[in-house]
Amino acid sequence: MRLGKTAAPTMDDIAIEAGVSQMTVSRVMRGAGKTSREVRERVEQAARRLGYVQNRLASALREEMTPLVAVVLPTLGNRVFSEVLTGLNETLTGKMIQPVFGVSEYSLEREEEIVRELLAWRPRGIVLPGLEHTDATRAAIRASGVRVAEVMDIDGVPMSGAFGISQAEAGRATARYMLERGYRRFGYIGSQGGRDLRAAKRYSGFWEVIREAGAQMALHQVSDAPSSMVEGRKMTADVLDRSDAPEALYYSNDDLAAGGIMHCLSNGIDIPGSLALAGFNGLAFLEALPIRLTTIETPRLDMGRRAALYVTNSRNSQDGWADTDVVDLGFRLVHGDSC
Amino acid sequence: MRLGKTAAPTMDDIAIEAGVSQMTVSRVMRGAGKTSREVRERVEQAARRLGYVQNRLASALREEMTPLVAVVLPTLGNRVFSEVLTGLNETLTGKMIQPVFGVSEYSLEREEEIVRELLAWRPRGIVLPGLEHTDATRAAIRASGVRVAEVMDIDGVPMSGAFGISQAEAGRATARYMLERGYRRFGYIGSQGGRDLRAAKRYSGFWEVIREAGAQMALHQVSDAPSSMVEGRKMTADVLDRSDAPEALYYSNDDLAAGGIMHCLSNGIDIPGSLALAGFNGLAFLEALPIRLTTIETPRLDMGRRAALYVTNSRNSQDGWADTDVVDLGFRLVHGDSC
DNA sequence: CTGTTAGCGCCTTCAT
DNA sequence: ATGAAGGCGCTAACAG
Repeated sequence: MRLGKTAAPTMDDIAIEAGVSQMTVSRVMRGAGKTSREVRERVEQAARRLGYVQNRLASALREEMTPLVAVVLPTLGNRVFSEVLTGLNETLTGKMIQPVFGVSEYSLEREEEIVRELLAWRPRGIVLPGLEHTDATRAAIRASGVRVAEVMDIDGVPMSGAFGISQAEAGRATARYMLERGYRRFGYIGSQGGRDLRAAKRYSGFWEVIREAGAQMALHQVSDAPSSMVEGRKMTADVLDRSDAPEALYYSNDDLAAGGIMHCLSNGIDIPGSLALAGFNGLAFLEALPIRLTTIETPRLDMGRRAALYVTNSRNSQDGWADTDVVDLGFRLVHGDSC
Repeated sequence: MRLGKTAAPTMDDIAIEAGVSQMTVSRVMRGAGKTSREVRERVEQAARRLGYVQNRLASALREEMTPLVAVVLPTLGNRVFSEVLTGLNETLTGKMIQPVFGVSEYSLEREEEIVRELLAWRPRGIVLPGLEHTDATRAAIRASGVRVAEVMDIDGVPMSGAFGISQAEAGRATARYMLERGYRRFGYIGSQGGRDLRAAKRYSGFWEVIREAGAQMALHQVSDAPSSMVEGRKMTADVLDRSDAPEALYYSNDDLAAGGIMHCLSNGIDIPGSLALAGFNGLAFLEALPIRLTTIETPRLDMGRRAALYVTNSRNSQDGWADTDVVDLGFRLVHGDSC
């Protein structure tokens, strides 16, 4: 027996207590190999009596495969990523795998640091937001040999597996829809100071279609703040104050757009008569609003689930990285009352 | 050199490459002990050349203190807990400590399992939501000797450190305020099927004051669904359909209450003339709504930060557990237009 | 300033 | 069905 009072009991302690070898304890605890019923019970009792808890640092160090998956998130302040994380956590938990995460705050440099730190835990896989990363990030991941999944976006070249939607196409679809409804004079409202690369792609797609239709992009306003309803309301108010205010606003996401709706409700501005709005994400709370926002619904839980399965499958991909899978999870344009 | 192509390089590999002992590599990598400038550079170059990444499983196993803190969250679907997690992550990241989390779905039994799994990682501390846990959960934590912090609530007996607010008092404060405004016929709307123990405490406090004032608690409706604006809107609609509809509704949180506001806005129900509402949390998005909800603002980021500092401080608490700290982080009643 | 020795707790491999 | 030996990669504690 050890001396330190708080030192957790080890398999050796149990072995002595149960009068068997440490190896037998290991076998019993994992349910591996053959063990006699009688020995098993003795060991289990001893373990319970001593309050034994496996040390996963030790087992993970010894085994080939670590029961860890690393996850990088741009922020925790946006439901979208909580939902991706929920999907990931759900399916990892089912496989007895622990997620470890880091928050990049939409910075690729920060992401690089985080990736390095997370790789030190020898995860079996890593999940990244988007397809854009620094060369060093890619190099570190390649060198480590862990499986990678990139979520949210499929417009670009993935390192290995990508599970998301075409952000540019989402922007195009929104533009086409708004053009069909007869709007000609558009504005764009975004946030995160352009650091949200997926939002930028949506805007590109949107603008491309608007331009080709010969319609007008009157305004492109991107604040530096994180996206939120409050920010969206404020920005909408500013934009509508201008003499050249557009007749339709495309927002980089639902939170901003919902803020816009709130501004209109508060100020008696007719939607979509005086102002048409469109968002992105298809967050659940939109259904509670007095005016339904036209938006694009994305499968966020699925992105998490698919990514978790992908990095977790033992399907060999060590050599060659030939198995590049791009999975378009698709989106759905939700036709609301806002345009 | 090793053979496996994907096997990550170890300190031994670098040692050979740099022509020094493995111990020297260890010293250089940690910046510990004395190393000559020249050797340091050789080692650092070799490390960079081979793409060395420290193996934290190994270092954590060897050292006394693990750079991990375990966190249990009731759900990721509620901003409140994302914010607590943000506060935690923020301050842990600064100390090079990695959070590992599990989601309990508001179940104490699930929490017990999660705690057991998380303790296997030998974290230096664990953060739990609320003060209610199974005996087994408490026993496992005590036996492990890790530091514990309980967040959100301070109404009860904490295991060691508690960082939160008095939930009952929050309920009382809301009741007092509504009584002052002249309301006499109340209703309560909650969710999570009563599994949210903090919400239950708020309701108790609320009801206590209402009863003592001789006012009426006409209705107590708790749905089984997770809390959301949509659910709040639906429940509010149901409640107002009844012949005995109350004049004022206390919601278990802002999401539900905001749903109530949306119902009223959509149906031309005067707030607070025909219906008064109060929520809880003080979420930022409330400021964007056309009608300001009266609510209680809570310091969620701080709860996370304080908890992180607490479980992370090396201040000895191994023996005796005498250092029970209860920190009331306080709340603020936000006087809106909804009552 | 650098190297050697030992061992963290567990699991793989090979005996028996 | 069980045990003994060895080592995963790293760092503490001593040499030198």
